[in-house]
Amino acid sequence: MAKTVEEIANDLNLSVTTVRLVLNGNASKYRISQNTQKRINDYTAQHGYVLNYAARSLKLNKSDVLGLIIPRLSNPYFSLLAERLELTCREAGYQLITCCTYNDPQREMQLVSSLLSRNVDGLFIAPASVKTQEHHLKLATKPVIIIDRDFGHDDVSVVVSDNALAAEKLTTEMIRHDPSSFLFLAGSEKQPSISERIRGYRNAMASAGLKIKRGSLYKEGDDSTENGQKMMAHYLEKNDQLPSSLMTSSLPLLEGALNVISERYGYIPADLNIGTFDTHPMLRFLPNRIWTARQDEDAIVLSAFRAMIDAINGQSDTVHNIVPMQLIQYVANS
Amino acid sequence: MAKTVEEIANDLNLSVTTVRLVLNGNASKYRISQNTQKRINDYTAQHGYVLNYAARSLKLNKSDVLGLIIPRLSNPYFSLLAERLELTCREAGYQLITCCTYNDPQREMQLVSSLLSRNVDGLFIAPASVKTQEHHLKLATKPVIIIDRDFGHDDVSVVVSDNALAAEKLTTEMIRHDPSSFLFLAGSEKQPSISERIRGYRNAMASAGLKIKRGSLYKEGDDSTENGQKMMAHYLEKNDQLPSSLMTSSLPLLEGALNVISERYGYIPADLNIGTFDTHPMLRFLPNRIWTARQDEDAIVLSAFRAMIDAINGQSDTVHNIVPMQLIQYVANS
DNA sequence: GTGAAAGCGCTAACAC
DNA sequence: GTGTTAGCGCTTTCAC
Repeated sequence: MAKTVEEIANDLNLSVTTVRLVLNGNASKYRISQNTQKRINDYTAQHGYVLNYAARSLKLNKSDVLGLIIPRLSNPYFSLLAERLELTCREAGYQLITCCTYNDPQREMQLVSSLLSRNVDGLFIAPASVKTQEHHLKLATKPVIIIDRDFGHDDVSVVVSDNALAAEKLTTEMIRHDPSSFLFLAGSEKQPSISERIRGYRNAMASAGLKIKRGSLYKEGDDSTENGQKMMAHYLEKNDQLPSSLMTSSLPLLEGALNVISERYGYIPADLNIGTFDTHPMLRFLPNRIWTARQDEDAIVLSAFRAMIDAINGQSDTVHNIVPMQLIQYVANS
Repeated sequence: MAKTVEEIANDLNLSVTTVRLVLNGNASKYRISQNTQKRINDYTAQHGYVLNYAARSLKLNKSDVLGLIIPRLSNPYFSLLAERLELTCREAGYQLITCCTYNDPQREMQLVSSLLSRNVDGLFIAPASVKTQEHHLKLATKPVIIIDRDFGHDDVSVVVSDNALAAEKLTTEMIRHDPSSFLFLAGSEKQPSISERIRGYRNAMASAGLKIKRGSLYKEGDDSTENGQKMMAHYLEKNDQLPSSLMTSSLPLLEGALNVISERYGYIPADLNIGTFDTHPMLRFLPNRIWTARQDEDAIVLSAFRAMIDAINGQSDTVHNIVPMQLIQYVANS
């Protein structure tokens, strides 16, 4: 089935050059005769021809493949991001390969090596730590664009959301609605977008003249459902009742927290105010008042992809792009 | 940076064979001298070596890459499936490339060609229609495993859930709880897993001696949020009130329907019984009584992957695997 | 308008 | 224990 250029040339008594010229659409440019063109087209119509990218890639030392390395696809923010990025890449003739680290630095490094040896033309990475990021930058012979978390290196291109500002606005809105008691469950501060969100939270509380009570700000572990469960369970051990406002630094953490709450109470108390980041279609169906700071996936994808293309083309001034988030409120007027 | 085997061999005054033997861990097998091994290992430790997969793939006519073609990643069922499949593939030494069709048959066919020319060793596909499936099978020179939808060809391996049975059980449970009025929003019957679900629904209604009222069973369009909105809006135009039980054939349809309901009423009436397929962590937090027939992603992935490996190894008896679903109920005891 | 040939980096078969 | 070599399918340069 899969004929090669040479086979076609032999079968048709032509040279590979001639065949390639028409296969690549340069027939008219090099004035290949109509007859020859027709013979070739007829042949491929009948026998089919698929370009062998391995050979092309070997010769040209580029693969038209880009890699995306993220924590998990089951985080709706990342699955949306992956979807959009794949589309954008495809439209520009690139194939995207998406891989998940499951928050495992070891796996993250393996993935980078693996994709590199697969000859990707560039990598988008949401790195687990400064250390892994440095590892990647040292290893990579191709452009790397860091997304989602800014570890403050300026020798690499970074695209992130304006986490601190968004967190501040989010918190301010929630305080305005009900300042009585807050609980903020966050992942580890070592993850810069988290620490930024915590910073924004602190700013807002300070501006409002509110103290952050002991045991009302958790910042440990990763961005997983399990960790959300753990932190919420711990809070409920120490406290008799729920806070009036619950904030989480990510959707998985919120899921975990709500898991524990709904198990404890049998349902989610509708008067619990909820604040979080990113969104999922289901979120707005909760009876609660919900604020969420939504990252602009489209803008992030666009910015990151442009940075990538520029880097591939050698305009490798590193880019530091901070994309504004949007504050959304869901209210059920029951 | 990226040294080739030949460069290493030259620099060390060895032959490529010798270098390869130790690089591939066959040193002891061929009794390469300790000294030579050390020299090579030291060299690569210092200069690094990354296998060039393009060259390997060209030579061996295999890439250790598998392709997954699905409608969308933003459907939580598929993002979970993709996550699991990627893990399984990686553990077996395969790289997975996941692509989305956005329910566009044209794009689906392009994707197949594109992945084929990237020399994937096999394809997992959830095809849009019989036609596209036939197209793929004709084109593909590598194994194809069909997932999620069974168009009834027995010359291809298929792994699907037991949609009809699960739908029947689901409906029966919902009838038992409240038989008063049903609305079932489904995608197009041309999609076999949907038609199976409708069949199960019909069976259950018949067994319970219930008639399916005119305008209470929608089966048109695709499996998208937008389509769910459209169908629900249409229903509310024709009917003054909500049904007592709402079923949808997929999560995106449910999201769409709930969108319309929450816009119309300002909230989701808690006494609306909901039945659907697949699940999302957020689902259980709705105040409603919810039944869902959950597909067993792990079992599906395992079965599909095994079928793939068998096919790659030439044991190409086609497999027809039907994986049982699990019925889950979420109840808020408010 | 068309053709010939080198070479990308790897593997496998065969030498010695 | 180690070395030589052909060739996978493509692109590019040069030739006629």
